[in-house]
Amino acid sequence: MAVPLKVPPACAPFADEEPDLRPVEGREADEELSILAKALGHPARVQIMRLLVRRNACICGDIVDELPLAQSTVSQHLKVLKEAGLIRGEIDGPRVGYCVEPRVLRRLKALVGSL
Amino acid sequence: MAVPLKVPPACAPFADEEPDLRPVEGREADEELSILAKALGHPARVQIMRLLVRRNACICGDIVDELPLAQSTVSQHLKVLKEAGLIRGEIDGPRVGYCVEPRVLRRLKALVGSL
DNA sequence: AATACCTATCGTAGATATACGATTGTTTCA
DNA sequence: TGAAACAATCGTATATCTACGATAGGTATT
Repeated sequence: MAVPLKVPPACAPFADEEPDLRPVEGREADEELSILAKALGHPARVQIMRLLVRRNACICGDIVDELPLAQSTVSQHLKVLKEAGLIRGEIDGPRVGYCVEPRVLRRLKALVGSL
Repeated sequence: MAVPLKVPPACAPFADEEPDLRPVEGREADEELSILAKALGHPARVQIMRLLVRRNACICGDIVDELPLAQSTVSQHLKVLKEAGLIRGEIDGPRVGYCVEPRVLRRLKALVGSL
């Protein structure tokens, strides 16, 4: 228990410019792209992604306020984005702060760019 | 019936490098991105897109041969991509030649890139 | 400890998507 | 004209998605 393994401050996506070595084509890449695209396949989820990209991070409640949807519905959309890997949620006291997963977003751009 | 209005040769996407002036953000852009993403939200459709990009054009039958799906199912996937605007189908005698719609594909890349 | 606040999950109803076989409608070839 | 070839559409069964209200669970505040 020497070094406490300092965790970076929640949603500060520490400059991870490590290149993604996985191929952008082939069966696995196709599957991956379809999963990511499907997650973006709803206007509310695109809107959420934009909110998170703009503010770099966002409290769940803020997102609910911005969208014309019930809280439970927004929570469901957040879950879809989270399961696709596009966002991450960090418990911060009584609330949950969401932020984009830069690696995955970059991966998505690479996959789309390969078309 | 004077000038026969020469149609360009089927799927030769004549160098249309005209820039797309529509914004990449806002309600309309979000809706557009979600529609395009949804169309790519299935591995078979990603595979179809790749086939079309590679060969620049493709006969429907060829696509059926490449995918482990029934002819009717492939036809349905083609319809989804067509309705999203990502591909175009041109009747060529008894068969139908498909090709990507470069403008829309570029638009998709721009929208994803804006995230 | 009790309350208030915030978010996730459950249950559910209606809509949409996915897959297939069968059928229909063209177009070409014999 | 008839037959063969190709692709779209129809009909259908199953599965997934979408939306909501209601409920549960966890954290701060009183």
